[in-house]
Amino acid sequence: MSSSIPETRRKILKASLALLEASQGQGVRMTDIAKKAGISRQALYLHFATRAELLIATTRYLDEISLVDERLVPSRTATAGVERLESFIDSWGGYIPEIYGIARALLAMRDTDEAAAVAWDERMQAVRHGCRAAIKALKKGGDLSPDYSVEQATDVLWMMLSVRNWEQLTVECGWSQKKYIKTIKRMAQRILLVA
Amino acid sequence: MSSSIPETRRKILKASLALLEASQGQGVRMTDIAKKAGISRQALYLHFATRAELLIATTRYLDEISLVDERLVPSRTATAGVERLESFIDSWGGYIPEIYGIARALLAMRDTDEAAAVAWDERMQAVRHGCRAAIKALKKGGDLSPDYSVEQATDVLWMMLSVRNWEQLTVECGWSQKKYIKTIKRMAQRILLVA
DNA sequence: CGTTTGCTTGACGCGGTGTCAATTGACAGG
DNA sequence: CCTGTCAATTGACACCGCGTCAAGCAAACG
Repeated sequence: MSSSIPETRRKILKASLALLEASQGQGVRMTDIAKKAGISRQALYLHFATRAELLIATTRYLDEISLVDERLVPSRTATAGVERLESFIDSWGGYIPEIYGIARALLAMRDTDEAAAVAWDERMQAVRHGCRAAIKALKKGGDLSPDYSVEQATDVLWMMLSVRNWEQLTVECGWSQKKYIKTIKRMAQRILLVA
Repeated sequence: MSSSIPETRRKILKASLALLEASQGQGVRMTDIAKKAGISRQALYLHFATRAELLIATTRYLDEISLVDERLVPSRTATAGVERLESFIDSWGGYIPEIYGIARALLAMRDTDEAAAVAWDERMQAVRHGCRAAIKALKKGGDLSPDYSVEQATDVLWMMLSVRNWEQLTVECGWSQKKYIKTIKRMAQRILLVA
């Protein structure tokens, strides 16, 4: 599978991913990645023009090996709106811890690197679309609170499910992943569902 | 008032604050601050050992001139729990746009500089204490949902009121400040109040 | 056999932070 | 008036991390 990625490039991505996960995305330099991949620092630049480009490629690589799309299937095939909302929160919420390292690195570059900002925003827009679909399903089933338009409800759900919020609750407040999922689900329901 | 701060130091803080606000905390270098303050870059280091230290001092300076404490008085003197919650959201939520520039700069340093991380965390703990007090007032009035312990409810409210969430809703989703406040209030009530 | 391809080594430039040394100018006190 | 001292200045420099460049080397391929 996907042997289309040349050997060395693959090694680099693997090393990059490993380091970003291990260090939670902090202080990973080009030098470190090269060392871990077992090649010279300069060889990195034969495959990726800039650090930002490498980070972006790393996220795509992670997507590929962790099969994001497949994970969202249950959410898309869920019948009832409320069920679908829960399923979406399960899928995305469960995915966050896996992408956290690379997400943080990308997020940090967002301030300084245009390409990184675009890459991050694209990914977040994808999540937003998921939120939107879930909200629309709610609305269709008559479950969406009349307090919100679809757009507004989407923004709210999107905010709830942000990586930063996951970070705050789990990393800073020490919540378990289970507690995080459970509470976010309850919050989403209380906020979004018709009374 | 507070003429205790020496002349030059004051000029530096003022310049720093102005630049951070103007640029939303992005790409403000020591050189820029020095130029704006009308002194040499090196003179900056006569007053602040590091960039992090200067940023931290700038936040304290901002606190001082914007009278944070006074603003929280209505929240503390509010009688009913629900009223107090609303008042707290008004105060803190209204303060965020003013600190946003410096907050972003500090938040960016958080990843690399220990002192900046501590400074930021201290400030956020202060907000958390405010959340906690509001939650306790709710509980006392019997308005807090039985779904949450005081700690858990505090974490939730704290998350809702994070600078990152404000950023996402206003800057990224384009919400007005008014809409932000209104929606956060409604969300907080639906989540936290007894059904 | 040569050429191309992928990688290596080593050096260098750039931007930004932080440091150091020598100098200047003002102001205060004996 | 001389002498300190203090705040600020100028100019040079080191460090770190990213990105670039040139030359060389070794294996693969026609």
